[in-house]
Amino acid sequence: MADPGNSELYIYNTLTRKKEKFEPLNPPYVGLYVCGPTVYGDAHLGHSRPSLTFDLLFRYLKHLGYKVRYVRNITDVGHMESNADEGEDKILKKARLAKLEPMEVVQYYTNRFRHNMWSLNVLEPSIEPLASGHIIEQQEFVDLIVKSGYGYEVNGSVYFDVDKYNRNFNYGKLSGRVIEDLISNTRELEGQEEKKNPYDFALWKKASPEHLMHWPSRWGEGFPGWHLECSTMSTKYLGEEFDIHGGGMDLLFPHHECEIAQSTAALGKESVKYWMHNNLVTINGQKMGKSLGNAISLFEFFSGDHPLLDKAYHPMAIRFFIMQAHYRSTVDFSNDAIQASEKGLQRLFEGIKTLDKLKSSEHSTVDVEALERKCYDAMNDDLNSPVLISHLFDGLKIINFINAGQDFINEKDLKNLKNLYHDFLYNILGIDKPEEKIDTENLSDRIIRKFLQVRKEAKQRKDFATADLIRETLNQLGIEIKDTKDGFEWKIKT
RNA sequence: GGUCGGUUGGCCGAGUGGCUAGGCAGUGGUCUGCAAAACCACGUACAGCGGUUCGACUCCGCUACCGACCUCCA
Repeated sequence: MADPGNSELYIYNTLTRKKEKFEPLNPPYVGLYVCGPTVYGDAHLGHSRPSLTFDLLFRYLKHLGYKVRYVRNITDVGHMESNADEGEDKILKKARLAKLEPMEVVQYYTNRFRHNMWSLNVLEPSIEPLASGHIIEQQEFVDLIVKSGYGYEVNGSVYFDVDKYNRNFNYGKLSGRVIEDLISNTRELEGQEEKKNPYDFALWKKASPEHLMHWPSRWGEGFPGWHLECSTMSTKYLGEEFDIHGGGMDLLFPHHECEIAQSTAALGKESVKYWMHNNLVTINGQKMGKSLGNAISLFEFFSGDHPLLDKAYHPMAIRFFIMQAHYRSTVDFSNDAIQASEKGLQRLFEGIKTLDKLKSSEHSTVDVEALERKCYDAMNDDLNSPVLISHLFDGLKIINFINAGQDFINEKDLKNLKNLYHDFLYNILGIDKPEEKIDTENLSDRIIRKFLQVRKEAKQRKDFATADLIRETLNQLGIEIKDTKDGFEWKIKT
């Protein structure tokens, strides 16, 4: 194996809009924070994209020898419902509808999310903190911001003073927005009159009397603001400065912009060195989203139980499909596209079976090292999984030529080639080895029945030789056959 | 409306200033009693119009179309 330590990984930093060489702040340690799910409903295919993208990154960093602490939060509190004009808490609304405790809803969907992740072979993060479990820390974070002069309290709510912040720092540096544009574009929402400016955002929000999810604070009963949990929990678990913060592109503004503002205001410095954003999953060219009504949940994909799906898809087909597109490109869902991936993956699996049976020779006529270099180059180029996969397909030709006796491979190269597929397909791309699971009980049953059906047909056309041959063969296998008036019976002889 | 991004062959999807991406489908072939599978081989492409260049799909400009964000979402 080439030494992966020699690899120079480049990743695209949204902050600079350039690919940058990845250099951790404190090698060999890497701190990675990713915005996780809001657990008020089942995850759909779009939600799987950040999980899969940063699972790929997590796996590759570990493969390169880094010691990674991967923190992915669970948002179980505090986000607002889209069309609820009152600004009702999303989780709360769902709870009302279903007459459940809010924490019951959250627990239910958290469990289901974890189940989905397990199906997709997504590695568990090192820490999976809940926003509701860090209320105290979030309040402390608000204190820091207020003390530094960038937060102000009004009627039991605390807001972030964007204008003031922007005078000393740059609000909009990540998303490329300018305050002037925001002024003209901010929609009128209830509660705006409390803020100094419409683009100020809540750090702590006063709970209305009917609000169920609220916590005591020095400002009164309330709940944390929309963006606070990530600033708080990333700081708590990864420190005031850490390496990588990831999430979906749609979180760029305002969520991540506000996170930067909060952390910078509270800590007096930039927290994140590299910002990474995955692109969206589209369906008919449009973003897959709950509110757009075009979402297909992962459970539906795995069961095939959705009008837009031709069939059920194995989680690995989904994973491979996502991996066949670069994380910064959109990937458009269609049955044809996933089925194409599914068949391609099948061919890859067949090739690996062939690889396992390959015999080594004295000398090699193939260049395994070059293939390996190409695979690392692809991954080092901002996690280019589609190009990596194309090299794995190219490698199939090598395998098949050796198998056909047209090329030869020595023992060392053969070992390396096996390692290569093992490392890149299984460990890095995270594709699960296919298990040869056949329902043997059912299968033998079906085979016996089919045999007897053939025998019955043979008897009907007076082909007694064939009929007897079948009976004799089955008898020898310990299966006793009894002809009946209109068919047959059989049992396994004891 | 503002900001940003995209437009690649039948479909999906990479990439590059001159050299085959890859997958699926298709076509031809090998194998096979037939078929299937497997394997081998092979097309078709870079939205339009200008410009820069010896040369552009790749750089620049304009136009058209699509999308994301600006408001909860990954």
